[in-house]
Amino acid sequence: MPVDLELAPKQKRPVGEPCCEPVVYPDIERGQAERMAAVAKALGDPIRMQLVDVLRKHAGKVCVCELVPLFDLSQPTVSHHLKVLREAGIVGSERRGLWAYYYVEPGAVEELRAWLAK
Amino acid sequence: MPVDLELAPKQKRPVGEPCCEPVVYPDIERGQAERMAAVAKALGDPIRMQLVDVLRKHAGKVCVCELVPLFDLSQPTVSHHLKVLREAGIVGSERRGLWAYYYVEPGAVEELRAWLAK
DNA sequence: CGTAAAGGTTGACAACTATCTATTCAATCG
DNA sequence: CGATTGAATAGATAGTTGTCAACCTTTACG
Repeated sequence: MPVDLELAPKQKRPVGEPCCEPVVYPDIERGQAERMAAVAKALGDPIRMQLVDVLRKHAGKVCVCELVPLFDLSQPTVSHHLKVLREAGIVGSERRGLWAYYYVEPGAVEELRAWLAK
Repeated sequence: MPVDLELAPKQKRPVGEPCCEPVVYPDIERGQAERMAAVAKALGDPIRMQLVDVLRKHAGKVCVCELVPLFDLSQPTVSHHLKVLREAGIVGSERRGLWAYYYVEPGAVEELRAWLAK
C-alpha cells in the first residue's frame, strides 16, 4: 500500500561491477498510478469486461433486466458487478420508473487508454 | 465464473410496456473478455502499475535491485508483484549472473489498449 | 571449499472479493 | 390499499490477494 518514491539512496554494492545503470526513476506519479489501477481493477473481471462491452456496443442505455439473462449469474451478483463498475466511474445508471438503465460513462477509461498507448 | 452467453429467452414481461428494446447481445467474446480481464487485473494494483511504468520509461532491462528501493515494500513483496506481471505476460525477466533484469513484454497490452480505444 | 549476496519460494495471516439466498425498497397495477 | 415486480442491499461463506518473516537456491568471490 505505501508508495513512497523519493530518490532513494543506492543499495550498497560492495562486490565488483554494479548490477545496472545507477539510475532511479522517481517521477512515477502515484496519484495517476492509483487512479489507473482502480479503473484496471474494476475491469479485471471477465463478467465486468463483458458488461462494459455490452454497454459500449449499445449506443444508449441498457436495462438491468436485459443484462441479467446474458450471464449465468443471479441478479444480485450482476447488480454487485454493476456497482463495482459504477464506483470506479466506468458506468453510470439512471432509474426510470421500475427499471434501472446503465450506460458507459464517457472518458472514464481515457487516462488508462492513453497510458497504455504510450 | 460461468460465462455462458447464448441467446437467452427473454424474461416474462407480463406488465405493460417492455423495459427496453428487446435486443440481446450474444456476441460478447468470452475468450477475449477473459484475456483482457487477466491483463487488466494484473495492472489493477498501484504498485504493479508503477512497476510497469518504470520499466516502460526505461528503454531496456531494469535490475530488481533498482526496483526494490523505489517502494516502501520488502523485496519478497516486490518479487511477488513482478511474478504477477510475469504470469500475465506483461513483463519478462532474464537472469544475468547474480542479478535479474525485467523488461516490458512488447504487445502484451495491445488487445486491451485497442478495445479501450474503440 | 566457505561465505556472502541477489532474489525467488514458502507459510502465515489479515483483508478483500465473488457468489448465493434472503430481505428490503420503490414503483406500478388492480 | 394490497399485491407484484425490478433492482438494490444485507449477511454468510468460500476463495483470493497483499504483505512480511523465514528459508532456499544460485552465483560470485576469496
